[in-house]
Amino acid sequence: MEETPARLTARPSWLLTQVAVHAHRLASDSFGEVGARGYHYRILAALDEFGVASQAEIGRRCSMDRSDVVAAINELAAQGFVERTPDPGDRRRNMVSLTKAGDQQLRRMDRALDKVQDDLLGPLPAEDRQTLTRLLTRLLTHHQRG
Amino acid sequence: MEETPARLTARPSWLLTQVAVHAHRLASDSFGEVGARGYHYRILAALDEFGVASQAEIGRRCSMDRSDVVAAINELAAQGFVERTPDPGDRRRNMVSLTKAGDQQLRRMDRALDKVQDDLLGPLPAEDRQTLTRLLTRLLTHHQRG
DNA sequence: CCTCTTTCGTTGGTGACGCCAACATTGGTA
DNA sequence: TACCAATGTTGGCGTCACCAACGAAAGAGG
Repeated sequence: MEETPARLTARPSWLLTQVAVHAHRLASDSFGEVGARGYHYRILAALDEFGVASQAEIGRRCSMDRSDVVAAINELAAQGFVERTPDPGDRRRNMVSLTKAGDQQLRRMDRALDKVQDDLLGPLPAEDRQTLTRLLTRLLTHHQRG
Repeated sequence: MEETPARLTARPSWLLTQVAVHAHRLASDSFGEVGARGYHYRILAALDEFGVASQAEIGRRCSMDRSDVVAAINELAAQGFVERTPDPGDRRRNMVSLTKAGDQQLRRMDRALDKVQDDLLGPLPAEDRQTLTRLLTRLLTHHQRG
């Protein structure tokens, strides 16, 4: 690998986006092995943690656009991992629920993702991992408001 | 904003990719104001720091695919920011060089990017910024080999 | 010298994500 | 009742990362 311009390596935005590229590739490869993508994991995770929800709620919780939620849920429903039921109390909404198969798929992806964290954080000792997590969490919560 | 699944917020890969989304948006918006994209900045930076180079070299230095270098240099050349000259010593290669206008464009993007860093790191004190940079650098160099 | 492999530029795709505009349906509100 | 807001859906776009294939040219090994 040839030398990278210092203008890039000196900037946090570059480091962040480039490390994110590796993180995304690792996660993407793992998800691919079970025929899924990142969007699918987000939705399954939200359903498991908060229970039945409308598509709009899911989108807000997972930082996804409404239209992307539609597509991802179409795919999840086609695989039998979620079910779409019209909400009797509000006929605009769909109530999306997790199926048993969906729960199993979520667990598979959980295991895959745990390995990804180790690959991603590779050389970092536990203390540094904690520090990194803390700093990133602070940044993320900051940017989710302003 | 509704609550995000703990399965996501607890994982470094999620934090990293999500913060990277914000970083990318900030940079992308700034670059857009001068009619450019991230790929353009990478190339201009490499040319400024290492001088004339072939497209393949540029790609390796900036972590870009050869085909993406072609497209980006087409655009930069159309705007007069770089020049493509056949290499007399190796007729497969193009020698890409930075023009005066390209140098000015690079400086514009530099200033824009500096503001981005501040927006991105917002709430972090200088010490934490340094720590974050150090940790991310370690991760990036690690993943650029294995 | 003649193969075989490698590199280079180029073309033409693909996929994941993030995002936006528009529309009809339905709820809530003034 | 009239107006505004939210929902699901369709269709599209931009950025970035990546891949396969090709011809031209260079390099390596016989």
